[in-house]
Amino acid sequence: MTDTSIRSDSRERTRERVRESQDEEEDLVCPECGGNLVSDEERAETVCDDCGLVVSEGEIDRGPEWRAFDAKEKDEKSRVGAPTTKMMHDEGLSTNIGWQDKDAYGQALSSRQRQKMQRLRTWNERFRTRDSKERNLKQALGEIDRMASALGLPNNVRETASVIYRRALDENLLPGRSIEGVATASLYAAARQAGTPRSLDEITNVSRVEKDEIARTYRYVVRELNLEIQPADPVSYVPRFASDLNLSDEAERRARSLLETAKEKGIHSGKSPVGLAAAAVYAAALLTNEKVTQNEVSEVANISEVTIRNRYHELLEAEDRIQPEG
DNA sequence: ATGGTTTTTACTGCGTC
DNA sequence: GACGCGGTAAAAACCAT
Repeated sequence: MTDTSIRSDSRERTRERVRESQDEEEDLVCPECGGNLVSDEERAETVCDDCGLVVSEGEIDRGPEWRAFDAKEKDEKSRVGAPTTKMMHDEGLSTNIGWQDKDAYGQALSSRQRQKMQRLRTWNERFRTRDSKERNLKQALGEIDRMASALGLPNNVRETASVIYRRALDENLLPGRSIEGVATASLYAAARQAGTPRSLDEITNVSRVEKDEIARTYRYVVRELNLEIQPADPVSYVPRFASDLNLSDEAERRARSLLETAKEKGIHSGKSPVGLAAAAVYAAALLTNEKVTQNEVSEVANISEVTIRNRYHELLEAEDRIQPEG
């Protein structure tokens, strides 16, 4: 390689001269009309100012920007390494540090050197895991996006979910847990935080992970990240149920107020928010004379009819006690 | 693991269309 | 008779301890 590289240096030099003069944009004249040549950097062209002749276009100098006069100098100045390969996730660009404490000639390293190499291995490993985190993140974010659109969740929820996932990743919560599990848990948490909760069942439907695992992972993530997530507000389910059942705005309004008074009376404690919301929607439909069966409500809310019955009695009772005139 | 609470399942009876 | 509704008991699920 020494011969060719030295020989090519002369070419290199002339090319560089040309480039220098072009860069400075001086003393260049159009071969056709003798007008000024202007370089259009945006299009990588050199054009004549007067006649519009394109002297050169798409020119990219692929040579090195430095000159070397012998092989040693070339080695020193060259900053490129081994060819890349698609067979490795990082195209073979990440650093590998051998585990033997030997130098390039097979000699054993001094203890001082050994310690140094050990430290380097440690750090190299840290950077490598950072890389792997990036890949995890990419997959997880794709998964979050998929599930979010399946559930019709807005963008801000997706972003919140991404943030949660990132934090989980940073806190090393991933080992021992599946990416998809944590991604799902993040989305579940984000949806609740954003006030547009989806029930665990709904989440499970679009996730590739079992319900149990989601619940477990969710609890874990919430605990480890100290996420503050209040029990879901029943009211936040109302709009969705109401629209799924084609109820009037009036009914929806009454459902809300029903839940409000229930809240004041402290009826809802330990009861499932979904059940409460479903019961409120059902009760509101009754009050506004809109036909909805318990069965229909139980369908859209994924709650049993029995629960609806129990809850909506309590709701109406609470309402009556505050406003005896119904 | 356990016990207490809530939800679900399954079944029944009643009234209406 | 099918359907909507209410109630009940037992099973299952959930949650904190």
